[in-house]
Amino acid sequence: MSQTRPGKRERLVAAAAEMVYRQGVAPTTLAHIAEAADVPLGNVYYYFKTKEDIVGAVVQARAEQLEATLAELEARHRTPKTRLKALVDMLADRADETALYGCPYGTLATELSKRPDGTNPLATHLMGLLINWAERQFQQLVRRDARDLAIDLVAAYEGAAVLASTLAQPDLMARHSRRLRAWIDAQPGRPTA
Amino acid sequence: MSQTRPGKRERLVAAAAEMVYRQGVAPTTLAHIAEAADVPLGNVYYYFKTKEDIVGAVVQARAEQLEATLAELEARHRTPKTRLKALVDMLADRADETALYGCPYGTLATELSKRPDGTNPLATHLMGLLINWAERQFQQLVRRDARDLAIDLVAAYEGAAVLASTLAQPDLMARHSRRLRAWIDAQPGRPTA
Amino acid sequence: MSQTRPGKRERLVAAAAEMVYRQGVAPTTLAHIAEAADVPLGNVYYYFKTKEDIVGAVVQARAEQLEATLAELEARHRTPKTRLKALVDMLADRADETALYGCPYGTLATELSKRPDGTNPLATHLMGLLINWAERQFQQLVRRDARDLAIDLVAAYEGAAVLASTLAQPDLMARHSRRLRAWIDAQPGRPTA
Amino acid sequence: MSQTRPGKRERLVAAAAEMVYRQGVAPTTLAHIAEAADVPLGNVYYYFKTKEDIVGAVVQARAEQLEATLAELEARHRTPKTRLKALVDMLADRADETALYGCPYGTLATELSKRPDGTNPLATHLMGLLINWAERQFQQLVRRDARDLAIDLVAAYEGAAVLASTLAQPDLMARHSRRLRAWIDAQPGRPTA
DNA sequence: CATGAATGAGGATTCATTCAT
DNA sequence: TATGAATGAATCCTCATTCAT
Repeated sequence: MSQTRPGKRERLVAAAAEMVYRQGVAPTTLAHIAEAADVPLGNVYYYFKTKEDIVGAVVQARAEQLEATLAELEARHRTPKTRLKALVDMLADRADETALYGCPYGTLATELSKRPDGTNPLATHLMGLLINWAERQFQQLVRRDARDLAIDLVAAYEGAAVLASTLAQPDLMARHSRRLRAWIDAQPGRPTA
Repeated sequence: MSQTRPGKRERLVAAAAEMVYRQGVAPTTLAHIAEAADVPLGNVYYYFKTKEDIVGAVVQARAEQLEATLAELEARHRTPKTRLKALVDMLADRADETALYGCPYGTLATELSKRPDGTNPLATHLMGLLINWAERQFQQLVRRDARDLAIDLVAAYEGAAVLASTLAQPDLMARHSRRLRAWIDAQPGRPTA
Repeated sequence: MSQTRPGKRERLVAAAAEMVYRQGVAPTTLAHIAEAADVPLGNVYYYFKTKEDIVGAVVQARAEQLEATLAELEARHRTPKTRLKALVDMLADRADETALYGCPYGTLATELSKRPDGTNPLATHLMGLLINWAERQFQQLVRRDARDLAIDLVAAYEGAAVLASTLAQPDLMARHSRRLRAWIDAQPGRPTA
Repeated sequence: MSQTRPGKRERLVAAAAEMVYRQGVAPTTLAHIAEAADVPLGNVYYYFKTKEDIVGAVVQARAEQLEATLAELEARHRTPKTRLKALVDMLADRADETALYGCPYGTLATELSKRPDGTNPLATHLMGLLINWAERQFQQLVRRDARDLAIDLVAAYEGAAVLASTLAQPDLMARHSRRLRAWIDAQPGRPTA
């Protein structure tokens, strides 16, 4: 209809998310983000009042993207175990990027939790999405310790991502995903359905 | 002869290490470090040419501290399994700090690997110490897959630390350490000694 | 025919006048004014070419309001002395606001006279209204020094307002108004009418 | 000895005071101050953490200057009345500047009291100096209403300054000072000494 | 070696003003 | 006329780094 050239805000968030993933929050400058999004620096402030706001939008974007992904996994696969394995596969598919910059959720959450301001809840929310989703899968396997299993799963992935990026070894992700698949298969629980 | 007042450099590195652990590398300023170490700002440059140098010294300090710790574990405990369990216990003892700032090695290494400059080898070195030590323990258990086991162990810890700090849940570390102890105990290998 | 939605310009000027009174010209932003007047920012420029124009309109509004007030005083009261005392009373009635933000004419005029641009005549005009009116009253008392008396009166009020706001003491206005009333009563002149 | 090229901080404050007097606080930019003081902009922040700090220093400088002036008046003149008249003379001597920029204390205090931050006490302090000094003089005249008389005197001066600058009439100060001198002479009190 | 001070290149943020529709 | 969005020049402020003594 009228208004803004579409996607400007989206482009800013996307650019910010990418740069934050690659270099971290602190070294990412608004001028850089603006340039990457092809938006004049001054205009950035029409969409976001402060840098912190952009960071918040980045976290939210990551969260939504993660939610969408998980929803799709849930729709595409019928049983909890296949879903969990599909998740593991999906994460392993990003091995190359992971070896370069770590887990996009984990490294962001880690940096956020070191901040003095109240950004921590955002970090918690982000990781919570992943854990809660996994937990629901384990619940469908009728496991009493569903939460713990979910945490174990996510922790295993995050740990692998830390090592993959730290050691710069993409292969590490593949081996880990195999191990996790086997572990999932070995779970005793049975689907309720 | 003209001897530098002892500890000055050490104080700087210690202060820097602590601040870097708590806030990350980027938000930590030289002025802040100098103040915390009670060293005049101008004097910092007598000991370190650049901020990057201080960061390097911090990594090295962490590395030496880790090496010393591992050496002591090795000296105090006779069998690989008790050593590995002692390591796990030690890490779990820092649960409260870990829930606040994550793993001192992992978060530092993660931030370093995102840097464009050549700091990455430092990160690799740091995590390598831990992994190599664990690997040697598994080798003494005569395990062919010693390296993989070591990586699994360290990854498990790093993942737990990421979640503990992200979710701000210290307890998570305790549960994880129990799980890891059990896993170590369950390892089939036998010590060569 | 296409008539502007009524009051829009007035709302802008009113909002601007209020904000300028409370915070001063410089710290008052157009965006803020527009928001307070519930007018889209872009639209402001249909009514005023520049911020300076709005300030001019504010001064004019203050001037008109002052003229109206003085006219009413003149209509309501028959003798110069009662008129002058009514003026003093009226100003004293605003003691609370005055203690917070000073005299709405004086502080505005003061800020304007510091500006490099040619806003100064506006300031002169504003204060002139008050002085001229008082002067006319004293002229009706057949005082040769009517102008000086008028200036003394207005100066006394402005000075009181400066102190009231600076010291944050509303009471100061009341005491001063009593003093001025007495001074007016003590004036020797007699009305010509 | 060593250290800074002397007076740098003083030069900054002096430049700031002058510019603040001429244009007001808000329009005075740190870059301008720095330039006027011949100090690199970045260096300003070595002496003052924020712009507000500089403003604070300006107020304090004005306060100290006022205190010194008053102390000198007190030393040079023996009786309260001659002191008060000397004060009035001194203020009238600045008629030309006053007609351009108003009273250096009053306009500053007025602008400060409009600020939302806690700068108001500074304004109160500044005007308090003048009032308290005058009050002490009237006390020596054994006047019960010394405080009120002091306030009347200062208010009279501030009001005159407002009009002089607003109307751009330096002469106004001279006439007012004559009036005030006469008023002081007419005071009934007798010095205790 | 020590140190307070200096420097200047950014970096975040604001805001009057303009533009496209 | 109306309006959301755009623009870019300032402004305040930070900080690694250097310098003079």
